[in-house]
Amino acid sequence: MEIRNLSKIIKQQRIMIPLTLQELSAKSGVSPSHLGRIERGERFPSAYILRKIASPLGFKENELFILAGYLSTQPSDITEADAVHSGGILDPYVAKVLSQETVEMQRIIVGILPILKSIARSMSNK
Amino acid sequence: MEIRNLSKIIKQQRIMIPLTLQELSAKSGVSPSHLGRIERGERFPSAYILRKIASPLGFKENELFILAGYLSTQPSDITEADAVHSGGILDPYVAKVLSQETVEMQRIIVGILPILKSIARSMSNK
DNA sequence: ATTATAACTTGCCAGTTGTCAGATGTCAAG
DNA sequence: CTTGACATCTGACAACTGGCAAGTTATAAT
Repeated sequence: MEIRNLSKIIKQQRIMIPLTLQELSAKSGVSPSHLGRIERGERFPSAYILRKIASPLGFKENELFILAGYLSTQPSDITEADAVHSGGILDPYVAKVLSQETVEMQRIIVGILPILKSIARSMSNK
Repeated sequence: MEIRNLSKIIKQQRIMIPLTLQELSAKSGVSPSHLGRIERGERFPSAYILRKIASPLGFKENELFILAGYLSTQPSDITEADAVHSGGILDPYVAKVLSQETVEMQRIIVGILPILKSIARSMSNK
């Protein structure tokens, strides 16, 4: 039901600006024929296409993604602060040291946790 | 260059949790074979798929979208926590996992870092 | 009316995605 | 060594996306 709307909203917005399909095509780099099909619901725009047409139509990227059902209505960012609220405390010193590493490295380090726990389990089970 | 990373990050995260392809498949509703191909870079995940696997992997939705290049970098503001750690970001998932451990355990985990680096150095000095 | 031109539509096809079913690899138990 | 059970990979296929080129339908101007 949101999806039917998407095509209408895109068309409405284009007409209102106003732009022709060719003009929108020129600004977005998406072929006019494809844009036309999207507007009349014959094709569903991929994320790639949505990203291209968002700005020329005056949308924020997120808005179109939500309308398309690619993102849920609330971004619901889990920030570090939120994480702390939902669980225990994150030691500031620990946070500082870790934040100086790449995210990849951070994950590797944290990945050691389940390993340690698994070892602990097998030791106590004996 | 971000795109090569995506497959690696997804695999890393799955292994780290840890989950098998089948388990992730069960939680996300994406076929195991497809997940496997995504992880080894043979297929590129659509937005539809990213949305499905984000939560089971502990990612916020837009995080994966950004990594996939479907969204440009955060339009939203920088968190105060990030500002404090002048320099790097602390991955939210990492923060969440760590904050559920005791501070003592957090410090132990971070303490492993210099050890690993020392080992890595001696390996590259070959 | 008749061209001319701009706007949109349709036919077709190459390239991808995601699924199912079956093959392959792996490892512990008998 | 063989069996059974997992986990992962491969082959084949239907469905879909998006572009190009040719077709149709307005809209204007003479």
